[in-house]
Amino acid sequence: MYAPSEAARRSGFSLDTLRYYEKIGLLSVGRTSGGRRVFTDEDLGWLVLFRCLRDTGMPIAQMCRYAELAREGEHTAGERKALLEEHATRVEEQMRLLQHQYDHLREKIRFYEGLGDST
Amino acid sequence: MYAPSEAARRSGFSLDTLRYYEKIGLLSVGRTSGGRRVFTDEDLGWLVLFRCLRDTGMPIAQMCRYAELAREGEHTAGERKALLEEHATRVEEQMRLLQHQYDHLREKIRFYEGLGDST
DNA sequence: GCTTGACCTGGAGTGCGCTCCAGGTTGAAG
DNA sequence: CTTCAACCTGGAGCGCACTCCAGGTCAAGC
Repeated sequence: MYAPSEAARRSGFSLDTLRYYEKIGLLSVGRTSGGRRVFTDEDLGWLVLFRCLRDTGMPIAQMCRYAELAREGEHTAGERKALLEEHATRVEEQMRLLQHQYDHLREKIRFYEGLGDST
Repeated sequence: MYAPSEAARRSGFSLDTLRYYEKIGLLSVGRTSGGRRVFTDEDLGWLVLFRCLRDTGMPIAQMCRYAELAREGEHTAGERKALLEEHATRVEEQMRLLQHQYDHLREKIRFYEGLGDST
């Protein structure tokens, strides 16, 4: 059981972002009698996943879709897996593009090693 | 010498984006007597560079800085090179993070292979 | 000469993902 | 019991990188 600030510290998301994620229905966290949020280890697990998906460029709408499916129960496991696999494929493409452009960049830097060109 | 639509086609940027880049001073292209833009091969070269930098996540403000330095002449070559090297370093970090989160993602998918977990 | 499609400008609007704020509440420490 | 930092809510605002629009201009082909 973690207080909001602790959840923020552990997940790397800001308090505002955690509140935002709850507001849009991505996350649903428990409350104390007084109305304060209480994060469980399971919530933290979700945050780790969201960080993974966010860092790999998944749009929030798709994360919402995934979370919604998970809430619907075990029978959506196939669809959830498919969603992740499609995403993984896009990430692979992203990695290839990034590597390709990185190579370009390094080549450009090598031009400066010998002598600058005009661009 | 290329018309705007041809420059868009070759660079992969939209016409609006090309106009936008000019408006913010990132690019400066010639005109016909009638006021239409004319893109040279050198302009296209810049666009290739901008695509590389954009695809690797450089903010536009930094591209502007680079372009400005280039306009100032040969004596800024060192600073330009440093700018690109710093960027390349950030790209390397980005690639490491992406690879790391991709591995997470693949592991998550493997969970679904055996049987779904709840997240 | 006329048509028509590509082009021009300035400026407003969009989508995303937060981030900030005002004004009020809670609860642990002293 | 008091204090005060951490928390709450709804809603406005922001930064980025475009994208779209209205209303007008240019020039190649018929």
